[in-house]
Amino acid sequence: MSDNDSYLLEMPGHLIRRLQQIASALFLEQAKPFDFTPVQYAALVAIKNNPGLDQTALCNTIALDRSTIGDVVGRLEKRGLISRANGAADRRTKTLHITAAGNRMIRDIDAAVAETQRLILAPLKPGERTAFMQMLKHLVHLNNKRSRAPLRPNGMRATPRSREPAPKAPARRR
Amino acid sequence: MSDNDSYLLEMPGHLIRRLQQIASALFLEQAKPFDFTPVQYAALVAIKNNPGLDQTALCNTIALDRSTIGDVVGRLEKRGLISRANGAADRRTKTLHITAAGNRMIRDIDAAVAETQRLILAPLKPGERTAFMQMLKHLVHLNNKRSRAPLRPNGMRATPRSREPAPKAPARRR
DNA sequence: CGCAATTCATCAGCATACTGACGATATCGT
DNA sequence: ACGATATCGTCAGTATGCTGATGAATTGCG
Repeated sequence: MSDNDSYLLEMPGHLIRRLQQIASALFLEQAKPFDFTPVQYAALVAIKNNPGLDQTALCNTIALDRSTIGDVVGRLEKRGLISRANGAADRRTKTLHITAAGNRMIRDIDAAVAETQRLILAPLKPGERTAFMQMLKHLVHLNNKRSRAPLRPNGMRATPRSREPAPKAPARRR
Repeated sequence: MSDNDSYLLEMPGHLIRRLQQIASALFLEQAKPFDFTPVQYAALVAIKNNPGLDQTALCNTIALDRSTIGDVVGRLEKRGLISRANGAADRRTKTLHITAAGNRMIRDIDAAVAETQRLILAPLKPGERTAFMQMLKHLVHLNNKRSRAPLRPNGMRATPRSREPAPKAPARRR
């Protein structure tokens, strides 16, 4: 490895990619007995917290692309952790509900998830951890709309019930 | 989105996944005219800095799994940015070299890459940026061996030329 | 030298992720 | 009510990224 590489290896983008690799690997390792991924966990918890939400709303909650969520909830459904039903009010949607097995999964995997979060930040001194999390939140929230799947708080429904002049929710015309 | 979601949304693992999404989206946006990805950029720069290295060495340099690098260098080769040749000393290996077109690509895309790095950290105050990068480096380096593709500095070659008692490089026996 | 162990590149399989497009459905403005 | 427009879930295509396995080649050690 050449010394010139240090320029590359210290770029924010590269380090962020590495940290994501590491965080993901730690989760997979801790959650090994449950055969569960970070995204599946996020989706399952969001469905538990928001019973009956549809897939697009789920995407807005955990910041995932709409075209990706289909596979994820498909896997959760196949394992019996959630149920999927056609929306009553809007027949385009699929509404999602957690099952008893899903609730058990969340309860059983809890310790592994907590341990994962601890391990990720373990190399930092306690005081640094808070500062790091603050900056992380700041970076994510302020850069939110940069990604295709920005996190959309409640009011910003893509199909607004209100009369706002077409919220500038990503006009996905390309 | 339920208030209960904030617990999920503030987990280190989740925020790191989001930040990686954002950083990647920013890169793709800035590098749009070049149709280039962060990983392709990292690979190309590493090959430029280390002419003749083989694919596994490249993986160790930019921290990518060996089973992933084949596709990446394949795409670079198809575009004429690098050349791939059978290793002379070790006929199992493929040695990698950058081409004139590859050098042009690195030069042309430089401003877009720099702008990407600037945008990622833009929401932070200047003083915070340094602190964040310090902690980021710290987290990545200390957690390095946690991922399947840990970054391996020069001396730790998987096939050591030296006589060290079998470096504890991840004994990948499963 | 000779053989067990290791490493190289690659493969199939799986999971995440985004772009751009589609038919079905819903909503908005008139 | 009705047409323009937007959204929902999905799909094909592409790219990253990991696990576990394989055949070919190399190395370590006796």
